Amino acid sequence: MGRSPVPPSSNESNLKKGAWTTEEDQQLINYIQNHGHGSWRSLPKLAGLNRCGKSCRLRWTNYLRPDIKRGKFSQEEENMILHLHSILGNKWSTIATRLPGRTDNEIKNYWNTHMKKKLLQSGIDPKTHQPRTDLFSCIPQLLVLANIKELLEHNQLAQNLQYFNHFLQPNTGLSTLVNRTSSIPLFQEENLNFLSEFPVLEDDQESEEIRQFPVGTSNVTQPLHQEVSIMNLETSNDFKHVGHCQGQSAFTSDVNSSPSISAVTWNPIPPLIDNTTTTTTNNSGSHESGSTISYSGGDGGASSYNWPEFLFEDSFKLDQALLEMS
DNA sequence: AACCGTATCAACCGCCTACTG
DNA sequence: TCAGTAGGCGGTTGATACGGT
Repeated sequence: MGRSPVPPSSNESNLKKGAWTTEEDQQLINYIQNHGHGSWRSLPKLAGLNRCGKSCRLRWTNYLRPDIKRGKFSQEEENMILHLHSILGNKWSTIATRLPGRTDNEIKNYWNTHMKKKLLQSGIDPKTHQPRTDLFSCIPQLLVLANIKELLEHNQLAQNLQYFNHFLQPNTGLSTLVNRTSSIPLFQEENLNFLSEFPVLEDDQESEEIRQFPVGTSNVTQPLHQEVSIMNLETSNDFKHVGHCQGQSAFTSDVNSSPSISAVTWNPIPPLIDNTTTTTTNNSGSHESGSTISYSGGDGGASSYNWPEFLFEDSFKLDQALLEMS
């Protein structure tokens, strides 16, 4: 398919490559403003440029065109790129048509240097836009499990886990949820056999330590070897602070589509980097509009990163379901 | 000040597709 | 139908900027 690459002629091999000078830019601008670009192949000769037509076209479309927007991408543009990429994949030119003033090259660069990284850090595969399932993405979970095991061995969280185990007993809210969801590998009872050696406490046997455990404080960026706030499970209102849940389905073109709760994967361990400062429910349990996650960028101060609403819909629905059950 | 590692992005390369004769 | 061509696209590279030590 397609033509095979044409070897450069002696003339073409003498053509200049690399960065454009301001003089060359001005020559190209002047020519196109006066004559239009016409045939790109013949343009360089007509414009007096020692460049190939392809290079001229690229310089014009990606840099010199007067309608190009410069500067940082706005939040709306980021959201649009994320959404379109989830539908179109790496169709940069198609994505660029929906972002006036932005070139495909610019969007591609922005994706590769900023957005891809952020998705990876939040445990989302930038290709599929779904939670990562490869071994590396499981490392945080494995580390936390190792941490739990270590804590168990030192008997520091024994009582907390007793309480946690209680939650998994039949007819408790969490066990009901477990039965209703299809993919909860870390919460399934067979994976929690190590808990069974602890007797189940009665409700009124909660330790003072459990009662006094601070609820609602969330700081998942702390090192994984610090304590895991399992006791935040104490109330359903705070359930969301312990882990995160993500939709199984790929994003659809319909931003407003709402996957059912059966499509939700509950992941008890927070993402590797997730400075979740968002509050999706207020004290009365009602949903607040707008979902903002702030990420501490590696390149300086914390940068606020707003994700589209549909990224949080499953989480929101799970919160609601838990409220209903409680 | 010098060095080094990382991030950024303009530019290039090779391939593909649409068009034309 | 086919071969040649131009334009376009996505992946990759490399020069430069920047920040940390």
